[in-house]
Amino acid sequence: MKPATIERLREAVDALGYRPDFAAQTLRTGRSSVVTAILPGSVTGFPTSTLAAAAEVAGEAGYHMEVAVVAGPSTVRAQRAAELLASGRSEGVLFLGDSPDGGVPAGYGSGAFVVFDQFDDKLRGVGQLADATPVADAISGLAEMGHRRFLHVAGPQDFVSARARRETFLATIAEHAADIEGLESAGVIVGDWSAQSGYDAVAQRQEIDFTAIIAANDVVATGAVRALAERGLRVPGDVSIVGWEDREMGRFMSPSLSTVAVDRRAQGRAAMLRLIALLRGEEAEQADVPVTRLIWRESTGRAPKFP
Amino acid sequence: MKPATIERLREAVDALGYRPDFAAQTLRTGRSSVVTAILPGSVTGFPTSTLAAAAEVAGEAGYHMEVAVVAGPSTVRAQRAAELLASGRSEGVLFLGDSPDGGVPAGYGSGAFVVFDQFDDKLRGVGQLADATPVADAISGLAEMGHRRFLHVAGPQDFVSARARRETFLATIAEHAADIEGLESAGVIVGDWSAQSGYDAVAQRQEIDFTAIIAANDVVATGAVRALAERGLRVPGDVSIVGWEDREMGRFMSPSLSTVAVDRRAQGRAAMLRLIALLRGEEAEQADVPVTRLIWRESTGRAPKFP
DNA sequence: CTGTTAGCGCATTCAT
DNA sequence: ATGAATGCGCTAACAG
Repeated sequence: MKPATIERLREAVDALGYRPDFAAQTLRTGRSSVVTAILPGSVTGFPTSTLAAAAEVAGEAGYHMEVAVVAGPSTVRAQRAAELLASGRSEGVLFLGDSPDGGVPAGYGSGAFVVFDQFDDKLRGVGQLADATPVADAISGLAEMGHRRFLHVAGPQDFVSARARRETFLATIAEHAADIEGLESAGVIVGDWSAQSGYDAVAQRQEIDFTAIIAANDVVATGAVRALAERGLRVPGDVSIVGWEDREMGRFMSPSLSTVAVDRRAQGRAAMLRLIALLRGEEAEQADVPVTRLIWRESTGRAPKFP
Repeated sequence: MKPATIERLREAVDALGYRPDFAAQTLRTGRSSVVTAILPGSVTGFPTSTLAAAAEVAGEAGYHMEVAVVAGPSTVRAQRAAELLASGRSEGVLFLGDSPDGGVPAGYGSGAFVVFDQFDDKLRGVGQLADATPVADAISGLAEMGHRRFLHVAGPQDFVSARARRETFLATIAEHAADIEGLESAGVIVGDWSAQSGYDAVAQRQEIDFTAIIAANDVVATGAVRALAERGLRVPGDVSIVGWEDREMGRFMSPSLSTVAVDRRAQGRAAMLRLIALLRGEEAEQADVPVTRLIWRESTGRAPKFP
């Protein structure tokens, strides 16, 4: 265009206060520039920072992120996602909160979707979001401190992340058992992420026949610590415990919780980047910054009766 | 319409798989059916359940809730809100995360907005969302247990809720001072909602010249408890402490935290109901269910040296 | 009560 | 390099 024309245009824009109309654009192009984050009706613990990071990435890519709260089982959420995509309201869906095992049924029209903490094709990305390797590190570290019998209080097994941690727990125990005399699992108790589940796991146990607990998260760990105290056991004097999440309160509790810090923002960013890459038919760039980090604090120490 | 026509129509809908097109609807009517929740760039503690409840209410009212993360000072967020409303992208804006004191500048076109935890006209709704009366109840209860000198570790004073609690703290102390010999404030320390701020408030104090702490929230309270322990003081033996929020970890900590439970979902619901009422030009229904509730647990007890 | 019609503001194609 | 013309799918207003 001629510079003169471009200037004339700019003037007109200024004079009339012109702004492109999203609705007309959408109608004409057939692309809504909307992506939808679907949250289960029962959300409680899902971190806002993850959601916010996803929204931020969406915004930077020119998309608007809508939040839809859908109650009921995961099949209903899948249904809703299919509707959103088929109706053209939304170009892509991000499933948050939990990751149903069965995956997502077909029939998604032209849209794309990503299940948070679970990447479907070729399982790429699992290494980022559902990474459970810190569990292995925790067990190794505790073994060095003399611990031999480990209890795992797991999260609900329909969460990919909870499943990954449980599997890593069992695999790591099995691996070390070959090398280290007497190292074994004292069992896996499946809880529901709640402090109560950690409390119950310890309180209802006949005998405390372990010296270390790998808890599903810091909240569960807190429940377990309390139950141990009520049985007259000290942390870490008698039992060591490792949580997950690095909650602020865990840093200041007594004892402060050893835990796995998780970069929530990085998780949200990665998930949305993946969705947007899918929408554009590009390859998602794999961030190589680890999103988890094991932190040793006061709740872990030498196993009792260790020379 | 004739039942015959209605049937003929239904058949056609089924046959063609007709679904109304949102974009066309928006273009034609000029109403986007979108409301936007604006989150500051630095969100950390804002509860997802509040956001989810707001989204749920929006959905039920036929609106789509979008999330926009806007970094920078509150003026920038206000600017962005103005753009969203002026461009017609969004019909209403809900400011979340913090509530800048200065309020929101004019120039909002035809849109409506609601600042979370702060209702502007006639100050209705403040009673619901920024209600600080539990602080008064806590002080009264502690006074009955013999406490006379109270410290308040407050939240940042650009949060309406933090300001309301501070003011209620001072007012309640003044009120009781008239009746009860020796009852007084040991001071207000303004923090930033962090555990560190609670820790510092106690750790940096020359002398522990109080027997009760009203903390901005449970996280702050946790920091304060830790600092007290490090000074060799027991909770509640030497100092009683009350938090705010009823975090799950606080229920299982030792000592478990006395606190003010807040119905996060109710807060999100109320805020969005208000926004939607504004959009429709109706009066918002005032829910009369209280959103806060004082809970006494182990972190509070009789003042030391009380007969 | 039903059938017809005219734009909403844009992107795209075809003429200049 | 610019201008003019055609729908996208709907709603509202009107005609039958």
